[in-house]
Amino acid sequence: MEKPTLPKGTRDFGPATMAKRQFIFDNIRKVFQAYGFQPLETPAMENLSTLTGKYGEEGDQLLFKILNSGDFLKDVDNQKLEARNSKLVTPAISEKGLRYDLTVPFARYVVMNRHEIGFPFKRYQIQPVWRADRPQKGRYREFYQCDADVVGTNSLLCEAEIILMIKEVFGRIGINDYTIKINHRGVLNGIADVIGATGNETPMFVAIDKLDKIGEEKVKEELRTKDFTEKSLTSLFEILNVKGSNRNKLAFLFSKFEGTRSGQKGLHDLEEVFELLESYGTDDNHVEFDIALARGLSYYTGCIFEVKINNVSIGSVSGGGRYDNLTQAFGDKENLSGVGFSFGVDRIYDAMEELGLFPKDAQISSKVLLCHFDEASLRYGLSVLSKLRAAGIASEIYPDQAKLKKQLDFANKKMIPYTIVIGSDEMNSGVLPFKNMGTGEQEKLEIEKIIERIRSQA
RNA sequence: GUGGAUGUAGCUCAGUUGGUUAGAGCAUCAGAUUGUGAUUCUGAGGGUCGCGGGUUCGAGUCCCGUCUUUCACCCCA
Repeated sequence: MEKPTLPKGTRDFGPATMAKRQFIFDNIRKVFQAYGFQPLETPAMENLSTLTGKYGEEGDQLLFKILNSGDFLKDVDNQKLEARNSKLVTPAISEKGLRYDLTVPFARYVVMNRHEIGFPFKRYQIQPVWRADRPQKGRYREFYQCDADVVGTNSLLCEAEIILMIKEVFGRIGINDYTIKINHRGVLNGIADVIGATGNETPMFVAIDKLDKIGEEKVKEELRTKDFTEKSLTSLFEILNVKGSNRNKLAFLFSKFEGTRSGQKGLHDLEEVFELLESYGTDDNHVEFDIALARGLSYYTGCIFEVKINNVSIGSVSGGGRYDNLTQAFGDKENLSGVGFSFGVDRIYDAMEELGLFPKDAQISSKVLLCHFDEASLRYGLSVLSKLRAAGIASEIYPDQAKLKKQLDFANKKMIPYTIVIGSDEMNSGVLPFKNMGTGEQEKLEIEKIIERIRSQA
């Protein structure tokens, strides 16, 4: 008999892990709802036609494809089969795939349900996504995203509120040392214009995004192989090396971007986002205008975000941005603008674990375990159990006849904080030994008193 | 997709230039203790050394393949 294993890059989550994960999920959900977002769920699988072409060529390769049902090879063209080229055969044998993110299924949903959606439409979605990637630290093949998107408005309030929500979620779960990086596609295009790299943007974006990781020299090296001139590299780094406050960077770039329309647009957007934050009564703490931030899916057109937790070896834990043309990909005639972002719970979990930020009492368990000596005391215990549960106190009774030691060990293992041992004395008197497993103290009380005691501590 | 590391008890890991019956801690179970655990003591169970092949008188140890996990690159939450 072979030992069972899990598919590469997937994990089980036991009770201890789930308690911590739910702590994160609960807080994200509360914040999303507090900002007026409504829940949405979409199927794990989508038609491949909805998924392909939305994430670039790399993304298409990372899609998990689902084999058609039935005798899926029967009608496949012989020539295609003999060519032994999977790209030719795939469309014939697979028409469904697992979702790669939540944004594209959301756009599909919006296009399909336009008649009943009121705009601007704000939805949140917390579901797993799948990527056929090679797993490594902080990277899984199945992981959860928590998306909040607004579609149908160009207002930069949305961008500002994204920053507010990130701050609020991190505040709630106890992460204090983090950076929200913000940039704008227009700024990136502006840079390309100014240094004379128009039409050659993509290699530039890919290279400068790695700046803080590999350094200036390596970025230059990479760009030289892409035929960037020394002159363009000099003016590029004149821009990228601007230091100082967000305001200073904006002012510097305004002077640089006088001739570029998209650059000016980007700067004005960013400026307004910072001003809005002030009107909300907050500041740009944790927020950094990062001119080199170029990461993000190909469909972003406006502001782009990325959040990093400082001093951990985990990549970004959240990202997002504005996309103007997403619904057009599904044949939408109108130009619906959307903006959204996503928390990566699995990475947030890894980071919090690394930093030791989880509260100790995150375990989900019963408050009370009832112990007993025989059939009669077990029966008596059931009535006590019902009273505890009716009072809203999570509780359970040891289901088998067992030595008291075993029953108390069980309580310890499950981190149940209180026990009540029931025997013939207790059945006669109705006075029960209420024991605190942490301190070892025990008090003889009637059940009503015990309930009061537990409630007063919760 | 490219390159490196890894795999020994349920868990974390020892295991010498290849040499007899593969060890420890933790965990589990039983007892010391007929109604009070988490600290103590005693004992017990638990392994096709990832899988397949090869070299050798002999392989946990060396070689090849394969799978797993993991790290980096590409890309990304």
